[in-house]
Amino acid sequence: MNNQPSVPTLDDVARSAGVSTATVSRCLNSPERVVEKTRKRVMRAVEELGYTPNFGARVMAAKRTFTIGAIIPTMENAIFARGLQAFQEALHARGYTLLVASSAYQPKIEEEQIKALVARGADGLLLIGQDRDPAVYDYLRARSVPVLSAWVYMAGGDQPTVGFDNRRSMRALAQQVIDFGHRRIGMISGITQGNDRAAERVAGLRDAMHDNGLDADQVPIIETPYEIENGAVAFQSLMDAPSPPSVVMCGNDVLAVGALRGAREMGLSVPEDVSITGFDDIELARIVTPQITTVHVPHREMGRKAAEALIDMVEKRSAGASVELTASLQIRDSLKDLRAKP
Amino acid sequence: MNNQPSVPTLDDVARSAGVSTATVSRCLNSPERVVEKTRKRVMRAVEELGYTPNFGARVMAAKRTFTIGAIIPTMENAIFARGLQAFQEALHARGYTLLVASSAYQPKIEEEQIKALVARGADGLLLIGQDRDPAVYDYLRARSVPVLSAWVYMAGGDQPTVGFDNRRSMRALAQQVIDFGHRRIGMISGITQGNDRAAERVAGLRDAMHDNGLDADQVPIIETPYEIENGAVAFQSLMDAPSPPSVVMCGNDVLAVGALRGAREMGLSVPEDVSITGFDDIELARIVTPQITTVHVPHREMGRKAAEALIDMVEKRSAGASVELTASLQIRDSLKDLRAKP
DNA sequence: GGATTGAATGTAAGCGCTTACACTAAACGT
DNA sequence: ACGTTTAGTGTAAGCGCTTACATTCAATCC
Repeated sequence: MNNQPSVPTLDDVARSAGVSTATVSRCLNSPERVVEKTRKRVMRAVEELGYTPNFGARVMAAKRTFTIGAIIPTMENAIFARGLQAFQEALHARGYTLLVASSAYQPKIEEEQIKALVARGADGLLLIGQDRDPAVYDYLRARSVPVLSAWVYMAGGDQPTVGFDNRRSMRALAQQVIDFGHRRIGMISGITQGNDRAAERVAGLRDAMHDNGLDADQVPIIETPYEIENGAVAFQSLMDAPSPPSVVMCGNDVLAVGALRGAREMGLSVPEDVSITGFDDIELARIVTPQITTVHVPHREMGRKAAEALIDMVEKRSAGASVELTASLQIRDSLKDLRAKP
Repeated sequence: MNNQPSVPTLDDVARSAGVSTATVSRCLNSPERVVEKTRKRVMRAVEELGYTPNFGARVMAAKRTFTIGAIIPTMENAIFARGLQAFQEALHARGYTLLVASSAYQPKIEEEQIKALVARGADGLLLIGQDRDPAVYDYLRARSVPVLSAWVYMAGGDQPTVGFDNRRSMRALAQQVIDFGHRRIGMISGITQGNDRAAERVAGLRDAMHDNGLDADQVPIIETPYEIENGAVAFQSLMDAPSPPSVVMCGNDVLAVGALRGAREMGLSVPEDVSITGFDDIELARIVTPQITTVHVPHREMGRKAAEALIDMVEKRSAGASVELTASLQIRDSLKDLRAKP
């Protein structure tokens, strides 16, 4: 007796329905090409046997998987969660399955994951940001796997992008901060190495300083991985300086929340003693007290548009067009207007 | 001229290295069985051609993928993030790749995702909770795909579990609440339908009421999806009752944070006017003010242990043993001790 | 009524890989 | 010196599916 629970194959279905494997395959993939009577018989056999197509075999024969892969730097905090959820929903609506992997912000791991996903037959890939080893893009091109970069917008590049201009957005926020009368500005940034979003945000702050005739080079900037605790530590070291900043601008909301905690631990109150700003406008920013002034990123819209663009690339084999979204300022309590009368 | 960038295959490598495909395959899968000289030659050819094995073909021929699938209810909030991250790290260390999909708490979608992952050759599956259509387990058994349920611990069941006893944990928390002198208890729970964790937590509260001779049936319980906004709404409707509770126990931290916001909007201060408790001890719980009293779940340990157990099942084809972890109380500011002198 | 057409179905050739088995030649034992 | 072993490699049979092409047969046309 064979107790290996053996999985039914196309052959089994064909035999049980009394047709050829080709007919079964057609029933499943282009039902309109087979006459109703046969189709019903086949479908019944499929039901009875509990048949599910073998994916590997299908991929090998058909070269299409209806699978999209996404690699995000981290799942630990909510930065990418909302956008990814929207991305997934949009894909699902179009009949695609999303597979997610995370890279822990490490290029090496990201490359591994890219290969894993491509090997598994991903029809297209969503990556975060654009700044990576050109060899990666060569690899993808050689296999003609479409890639889309999200969370950034870069018009000129080789790769299509769906996102917003990180630099311009941070510049706008910084302009607002300066308009509010702040001159001593400090920054806590994510690690800029290999992270174009982080780098652009720093550049945006520098731009704004220039625009207002301030010396961008003397802004104290601390780079640290995106984690709350790191934000707290960086904040305290910024505030320990001889002439501490009146505002600490953070590379994202996670760091800003950390900064807020740091302030509390030091007994400083926000925004009375020091202002704090964030970036991304994730839920966190409105949960803490005071609520954090930040740049609102249209996460859901970005996810949705990215899905559309990527499917377009996959199905039409087109080069793909970049989509620019607008990120807007969200002025909340954590930023003090120094010009206002008390 | 052929401008289809054609992907190199095993054959190409074999030809280029002047060996047979079998040798190339062996170089890749069990290098010790090939003499060094040949191996080097082959590896060079692999490098030069930029060869990556075709996954579908490999699966079909070898029936192993070194891929583990996980399906979590949601990526939108951080409930599963930390545990999943640890799970992924542990898998990675053992040479496995993790593929994640989310079900939006919908059994139908979960089933689809399970099929998608199995079809894609997942060697094993991690699911959250245990409460699902038996047909799902039959399907998995028929294909001999090992499944492990996490975030719950149930000794008796058919499936191995790695997690903690949700019911007992909530009972302990409720006991503490009662010991602090609270008698009018309200609860905001997640949707218990199809979510055993949520159901067990409610049961745990009931247990504690019983233990203390209180009437469990008159506890007002509102069920609502795990979202901050829902927590706020539910809280307000609980507090609008003629004799509002002195403590609102929430099914998780997300709802608790929502409740906190609800309180703030109503002008109630926590814990002076009303106490709030959560569950899970995600980062959120310590970020808000006041910090939330909750049940600490050892997420990372759970992820790690789950990875070990699942790999064990996959490799040894064993039935898999359940692992029970301990969840501990985290008493923080959001819970007031009514016995304490002011 | 026979030729033509076209819809429905069948036949069979791969897709790229792994691996049981076959083969070769060098190393060993007696 | 000659069988026997063994390590290294090659041969070829699938794995389960899709699809180009072949076949069948009934409907249609002149």
